[in-house]
Formats: sequence, structure tokens, C-alpha cells
Amino acid sequence: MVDEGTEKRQLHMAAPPKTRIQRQKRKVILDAALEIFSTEGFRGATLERIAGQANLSKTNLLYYYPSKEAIFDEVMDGLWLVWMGPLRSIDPNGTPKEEIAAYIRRKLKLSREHPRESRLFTNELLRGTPSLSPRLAHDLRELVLEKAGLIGEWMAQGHLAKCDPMHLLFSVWALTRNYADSDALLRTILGGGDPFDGADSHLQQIFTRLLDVTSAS
Amino acid sequence: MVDEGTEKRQLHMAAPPKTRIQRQKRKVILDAALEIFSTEGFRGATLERIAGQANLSKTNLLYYYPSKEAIFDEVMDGLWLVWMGPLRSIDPNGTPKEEIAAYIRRKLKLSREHPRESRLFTNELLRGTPSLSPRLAHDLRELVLEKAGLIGEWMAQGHLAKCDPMHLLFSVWALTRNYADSDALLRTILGGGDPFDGADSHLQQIFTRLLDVTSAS
DNA sequence: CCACTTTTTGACCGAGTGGTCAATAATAAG
DNA sequence: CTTATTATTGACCACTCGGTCAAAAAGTGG
Repeated sequence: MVDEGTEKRQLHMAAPPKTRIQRQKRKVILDAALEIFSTEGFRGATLERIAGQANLSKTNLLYYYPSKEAIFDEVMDGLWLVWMGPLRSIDPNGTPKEEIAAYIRRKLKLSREHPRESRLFTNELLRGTPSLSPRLAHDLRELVLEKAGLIGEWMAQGHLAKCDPMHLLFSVWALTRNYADSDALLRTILGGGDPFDGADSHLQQIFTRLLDVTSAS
Repeated sequence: MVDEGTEKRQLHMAAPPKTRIQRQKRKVILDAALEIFSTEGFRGATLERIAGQANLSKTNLLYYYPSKEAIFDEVMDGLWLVWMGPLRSIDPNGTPKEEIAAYIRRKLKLSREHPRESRLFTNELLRGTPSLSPRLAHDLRELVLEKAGLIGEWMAQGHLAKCDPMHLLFSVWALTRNYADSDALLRTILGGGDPFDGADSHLQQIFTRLLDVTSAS
């Protein structure tokens, strides 16, 4: 016989929340958590800071989520999927050069519009991607291999100049992520200007010249 | 008259340590701190973990350094200087293409041989470079402006294809740092292979084609 | 008004953490 | 050996942090 005596006085249900208040607060909490986690890291973030950012008391926060871990996991879960989105969107039937250019634009847009997510993601990279489940790791690897293979084909067919497709992808990730992650430093160096200004045209220039088949050696 | 009553029973002197033991232990501590800070972040790192890594008791560690902050500051101080080194070494009198190529090689070597430092540095970037003193920020800005100006001249003189010199530097930083910071993820994707294999030739390819004056539009 | 559920709060706890202190062990100098 | 200096340790403290608990609000429906 299972012990099912006293009911919990907290939520912590797996199913999507019922009331409108719950949905709203959970959203606010995740947003606040994103803000704090992305700048302080997991251990650096405190429940009180997150609660404050969400205009809640710490206890009230723990009414909606059972633990700090639970909040973090829910934040990270969605993040991996969102972050893989642009790569997934590369169309095998599209024009190679335009597909690459569009991919860079999508990634850069993601960095510009979601800098907190970008920083949180980088934080996970630095820690060795502990939040990457074997399941997700497998999916990610499959996806990357597939798209790298596609790009390799495009190169073999002469649509793009040859280079290592895997390292090409790595480069796109590094270059686009950089504008979000290094924002503070870049602003300091630029004397206050927006580092994103000119970023897209610069990145397009890099990859256009890298992949331009007419000028490759 | 300065107060010089009771002597402290701890070290905490500003001047370089006297005994050989002190120099050794301080070195060991800084190395241990680098390891822990780079993987756990400032708040995530604990004195006990650092002490353990250095084979010391926590109390003994605090005999050599007055606080966690002090250890962190000393680690970061040196790091900024080391990290600016390769840029400083760009020679105005050298051959433009070779200077750029050598710069990339130096930066990549730094990432490969000092991945912990790279991760710690990125961690600071994510936090908005709080450890960057106004003094250092000024020096850094001057240095970057100087070298960007130099590269701009090389472009104007026709030795390099034209692009935004500032973003060019940003790109070198992002691409080289990436191989250290994303090591875990890249290994997962590569199925265990070393991401650094082929990194140099790939980066050289990128910047060679970007800056090749004969093929630019 | 009442009874009932959902939300919010304040008091509190145990573990962990940065840091202090006085005592002790090791080392070096006379 | 004796003494002074350097190095190391264990006990301890104030504080923070994640999390619990019971009680109070604040709806919600009659």
C-alpha cells in the first residue's frame, strides 16, 4: 500500500499548470531565472535573487518550483532546442550560398535578441555541458553530422569552395555567440558603440570570401 | 607616525615573498585556484576545493592569501596581461599577411596550451568584465585601437583586402577562444576526436581568403 | 455570512562557506 | 641545546543559502 495520506501544500506538478496565475508566474520565474543564471551561473545564482527579479518572495518561488535545480533544468531544456533551431532550418534544396548566409543571419539574430540565453549557453559549454543529456547529445550529433555532410556535398558539387564543413559550423557558432557573450568588453573597446553594428556584414564577408568558389586556390 | 604595534601572524605582504617555500606554495595555490575558478566560477569555487587541489588545509591557504578575493584578483591580474600579449606582438614592420597568420597561431596556441585560462577569461566576459580595472581597460583600448589602425593602414596600402579591422580582431578572439571553451561539446560532436586538429589550418584558411587582396571583390 | 481551495508569507533549520584565532609543529640560527 | 621565525593545524564563528512548515491571506462559490 502506498502512502497517500496528507496532500502536499505545494504545486510541483508535471502537467502544464491549470490556472492563469500559475502560467503567468511560472513564465515570470523562468524569465527571472534566465536573467540571474545567465550572469551568475548556476552556483552563483541564489533563489533570493531570482525571487527578487521576479518580484516574489523566496518561499513563494518555491511554491511554483520544487527546487533550484528544477528551475535550472526547465530553463536549459528549452534552450538546447532553441539553440539547435537555426541549424535544423538549413534547407538541402536551397541555394547553398544563400542557405549559409541565411544560417549566419539567423544565428546572429538569435545572439542579438537573446543575449542572456547565449551567455547561459556559453556558461554550460565552459562547464563541459553537464546539462546535455545523452538523448540530446545524440540528437545534436546526428543533426550536425547531417548538415556537415550536406555542406560537404555542396562543396564537392562545386557550389562552395572546399573547407572542413565541421570546422565551418564551429566557426559560425563561435563568431555569432561572441557578439552576445563579449558584449561588455566589445563596448568598452568601441567606446560605447554597439558591437552588433556591422557584425552581420562582417560575418557575411568572412564566409562569402571563404566559400566563394571563383576565388579559391 | 604609522601604527606598527603588533605583528600579524600571517603573511599577506605586497612585496614578492621571501622564502623559497612561500614562492613555491603561492605558485601552487594560484595554479590550483585557476583550475577551480575556471571550472566553477568565482562563487562556485570554494576555499576548501582550492586548498584540496593545492594539497593544503583551508587555514593554511589563508596563511598565504588573505581572502578568496585576493587569490582571484591575483589570478585575473596576470591573465589579462598574458591574454593581451599576442596582440601586442604584432609587428608594424613585419609582412602584413605573415603578421596576421602568426597572430592567429599565437592566439590558438594560447587556447590550446592554456584552456583553463581561456575558460576563466570567458567567464569574466560573460559577467561583464568586472575584474577589468579602468587602468587595464584604458591600456587595452589603446592597444586595440593602435593595432586596428595598423591593420587598417595595411589594407589602405593594398597589402590586405579591406574589411573592418576591429571586427577582424573580434573574430580572431572568438574563433581561437572557441576551441578551448567549447572543447567538451566539440569532442562530443566529433565523437572523441581532438577539435584542435585542423583548427589552425581552418582558421588560416578563413583569414587568408578574407584578406587575400588578389581575390577580393 | 460561510466553507473551501489557491496563493503568499514569516519563522525557522541544517549544511556549507569565508574567515579568525590561538596553539602547535617544523625550520632555521646562534 | 635554546630561541626566534615560519609554517600548519583544529576549533570555532558569523553568515548565507536552499529548503521546510505552519499559518495567514486572498480569492471563489454558495
